[in-house]
Amino acid sequence: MVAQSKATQGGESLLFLTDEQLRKGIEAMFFAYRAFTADPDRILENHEYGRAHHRAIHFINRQPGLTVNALLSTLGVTKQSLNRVLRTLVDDGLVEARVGRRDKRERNLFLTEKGAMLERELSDAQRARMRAAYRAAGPAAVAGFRQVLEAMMDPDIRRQYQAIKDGAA
Amino acid sequence: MVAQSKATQGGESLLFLTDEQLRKGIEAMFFAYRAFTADPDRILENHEYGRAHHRAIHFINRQPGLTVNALLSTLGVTKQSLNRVLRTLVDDGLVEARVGRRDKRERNLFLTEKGAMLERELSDAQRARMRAAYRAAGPAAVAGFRQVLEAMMDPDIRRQYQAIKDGAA
DNA sequence: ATTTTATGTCAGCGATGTTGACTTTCCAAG
DNA sequence: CTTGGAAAGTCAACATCGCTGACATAAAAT
Repeated sequence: MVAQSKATQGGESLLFLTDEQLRKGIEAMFFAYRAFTADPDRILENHEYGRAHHRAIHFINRQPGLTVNALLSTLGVTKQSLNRVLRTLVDDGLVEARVGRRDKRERNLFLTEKGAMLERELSDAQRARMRAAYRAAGPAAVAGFRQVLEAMMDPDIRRQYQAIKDGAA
Repeated sequence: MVAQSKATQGGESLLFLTDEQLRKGIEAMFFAYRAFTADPDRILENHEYGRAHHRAIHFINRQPGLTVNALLSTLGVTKQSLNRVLRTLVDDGLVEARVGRRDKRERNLFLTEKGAMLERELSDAQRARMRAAYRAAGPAAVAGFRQVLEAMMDPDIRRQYQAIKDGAA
């Protein structure tokens, strides 16, 4: 039996890798991720959209003008799967797909005003929860949180994640 | 609502709550969770099971003898949804559902030897990634990681999560 | 001129979530 | 003892969102 709750500071750098500690981390990821998606999910219900629509909207908002292929590889789904989602968003007037200037095969994706409104509604809810968690845990905990999450990612994805700098507004 | 511009700066304890910082945290959750589930998902493919089976197996292993109702509320799904998964696990001989001793309406769930084998295979893979991330980030980061995740959970779930003590083998 | 790339689309399948309705079993309270 | 309700199981229908495979079109690249 390992006592840990409040005592993971200091120098016990050998204790924290027990299977029980790892199990706690695994369950923390499960429960926290469910909470993390709960608020947007509630909003999306009213709009007849799902989590996949949210993800597409998020990344189009982050990088306006990105191509379908780029979005595809960021989301890690097939083009058929993304296309189903993207089509409804375009049809409903939330996303605009402009033919590429240089390469006319490409489609550059942008949020319309309507799309940007939904994006704000979704990310406001998600940020509110994240902000509350950050405040409750404090700056040092936040740094550790990000470090562990980054270390958990696959290397290619981590590079993609880090490529978009923090101030990239 | 909108950006907490740098006007609200005063010390570095306020800086970390900009919308950009929060967005990074949100994306870190998304990418890390995908990595987190990737290894078990690969294993499950070979067994014709899905992520839902993994979750059921995990929690039955953690609390042998727990009832269907308890598992239901831990997983946060409907009994119909869980039942479909549970039935295949029982039929395939991975899970045993014993009639409750005190209350015969209840079913106490246990992993069989075969079920325990799959559980080990799955959790070994997941723990390996978690262990690597913990090692890379260091003990202080791990503490912060857990703190933020716990703060993100809904209060009821957090209590449920914390109720199972670290040494609960 | 041919090949490759980017995108879109159709069809079908599988896992996993949902609601609603109904049954059986059995504990517990009137 | 009877009755109400809790625990569990089941059937049907549906939605989202992954997947594969096949095929079409346009445009860039060779």
